[in-house]
Amino acid sequence: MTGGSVRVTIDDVARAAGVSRQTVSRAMNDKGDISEATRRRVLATIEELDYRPSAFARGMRTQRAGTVALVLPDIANPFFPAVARGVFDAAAARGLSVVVHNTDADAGAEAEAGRAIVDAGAAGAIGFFEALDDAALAALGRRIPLVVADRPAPDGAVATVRTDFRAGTRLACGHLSSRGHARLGMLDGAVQNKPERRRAFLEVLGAAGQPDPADHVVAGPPTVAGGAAALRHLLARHPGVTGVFAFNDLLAIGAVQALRAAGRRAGEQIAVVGYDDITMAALLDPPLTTVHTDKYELGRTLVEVLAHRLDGHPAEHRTLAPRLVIRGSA
Amino acid sequence: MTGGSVRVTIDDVARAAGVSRQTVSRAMNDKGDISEATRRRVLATIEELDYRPSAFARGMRTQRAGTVALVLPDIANPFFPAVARGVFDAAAARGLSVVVHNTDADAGAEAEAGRAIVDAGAAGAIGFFEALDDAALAALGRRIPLVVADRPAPDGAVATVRTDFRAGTRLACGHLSSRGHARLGMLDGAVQNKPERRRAFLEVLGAAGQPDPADHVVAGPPTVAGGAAALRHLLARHPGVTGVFAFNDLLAIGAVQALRAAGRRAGEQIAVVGYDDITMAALLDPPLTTVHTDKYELGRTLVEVLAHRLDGHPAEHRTLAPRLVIRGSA
DNA sequence: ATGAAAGCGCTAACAA
DNA sequence: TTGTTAGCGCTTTCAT
Repeated sequence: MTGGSVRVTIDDVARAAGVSRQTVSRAMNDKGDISEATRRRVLATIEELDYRPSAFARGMRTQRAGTVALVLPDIANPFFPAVARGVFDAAAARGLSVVVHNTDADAGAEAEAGRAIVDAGAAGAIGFFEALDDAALAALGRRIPLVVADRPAPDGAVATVRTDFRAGTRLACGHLSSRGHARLGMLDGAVQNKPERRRAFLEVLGAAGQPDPADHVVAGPPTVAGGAAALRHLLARHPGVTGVFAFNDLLAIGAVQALRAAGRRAGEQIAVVGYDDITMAALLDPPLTTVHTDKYELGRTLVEVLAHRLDGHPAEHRTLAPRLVIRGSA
Repeated sequence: MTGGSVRVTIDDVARAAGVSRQTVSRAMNDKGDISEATRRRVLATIEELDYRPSAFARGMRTQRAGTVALVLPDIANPFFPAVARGVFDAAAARGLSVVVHNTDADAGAEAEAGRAIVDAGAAGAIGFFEALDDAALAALGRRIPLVVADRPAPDGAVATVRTDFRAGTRLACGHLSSRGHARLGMLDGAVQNKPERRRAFLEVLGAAGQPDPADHVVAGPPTVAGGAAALRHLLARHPGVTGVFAFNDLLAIGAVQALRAAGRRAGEQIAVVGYDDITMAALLDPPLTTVHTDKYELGRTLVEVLAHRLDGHPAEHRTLAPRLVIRGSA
């Protein structure tokens, strides 16, 4: 009780416990070569003095902070908060803090985020990179343990967690076909490095014998406004389309709205299937039929895979299975 | 080009520029006592070697990282991503990284977040604290520059940014009255430390002469499900209520759904006004009449106020004005 | 205007 | 099993 608000250091603990500071370090970091009795005593002293190790000093030695980075294009896009929630919970459970970098899917911002992450000495990074190329991603993966989401691995050292887009797309298109829609169109998000959904769509349509599938894809920004515009373009070009598959729910919602504005109703004259199953999807009228991906689980898994990597395991590659949720719009 | 991936340190720069390392430090930190010529030369060398100062080493000296913390109850609640977006953008513009702590409005989690923030040596913190009491908040504010959102200042050292709930509530209730709704009820969020909306509601109703206003408030968790349940309770207790004001849009949406399930339609038999104007509000059917608060601007302002504090200015207190957005539900 | 010395708090390597 | 020695890269005195 000598007062003052000076920091309690490892030396204070060592002195109070009657050991060297190395022993304190061993006790708190669960290193071996320490007797159980000493360990207990030191831990008790730490508790008593309310000692908190300096993250800076520790980082200086280890070159690794207790922090992981989360890179995403736009936290305001409803898909990402759900994922982020899973990331936060899983990270907190492991005593890791999460630094979020918002990039707007801009290549410069993604690169800058990578630099900031490395400079900050983050223990690892989780990223939804949409603009950076594989070479840049591989380079980042060499400087720091990295897990990329929803994208093929650019490199053996980079782990991945993906949702099975092909399966999801087949689910969506299969459903539309089974409901009797012979002519399908796709509203694609103008998102680089994400060709899977479009490819799967073309594949399914090709197999089903629909003529000229590629001409039935319209790309636009993956937003509500983008979806409305894309739907108008699609129908202007191909008035016979009655089944619409959207890259994500935001686009699908825009499509439903554009239909309503044109006096048509999704689920009746024309069917719309979204992707992601964001919270909003179930609350709309008509509620949106969509491919559900477990976003919270995706976030959790990203952290789990990163944690394995931090523990020295090789890069894993996991895939999450989507499922179709049939509601009113298709 | 001697190779290796060893870190470029301040000494490397000093050597290359032919100066001492404090001169390098002076140059990069814009301290005085350095000739313009030297400064330029050092900066050029820094550029050339792609030198990035170690955050750890710097933090060790200064006890301050280039990181700010953002504490919020639930990133998956649509209000917060919109605010977070403003925080991220404003922080990035100032070269600050943002560490996000999700608390679920739990007192233990909020306290733990505070501890983690201090331990990490964050430069400052921005928080939506819903469970922590004023004493704990004031204590945190003494250890680190702190800005609290949507809550009265617990202490002279703590800055605040708030939306004017009283004004918003008056707007909402005034609108309901002007539409001829004589009997109003409120769906309150069961959120500690947020009595303003309820208080303003009681005040307005008291002034308008409605009997027993307090009995017309039903509290529940601020979610869609909570809103549906609260609405059923409210109408069971007071079947004569025709105007409903909700603590937030999630509650309001739940209320609209409960009405639909009961064969009634918001905006016709009964009016519902929400609060926040989350993205979803405009997309629903009927679209939600709600009190709009500029969430992005709130985030931006929180960072601005924190930045002023970091620059040594006294704690500020700002208020953002809400406005009513009239749509179909009321 | 510049440089030399000191030390922030911790952990890795080695010695005892 | 424990302690000692060194030093991570930076900024802050203080001297020049």
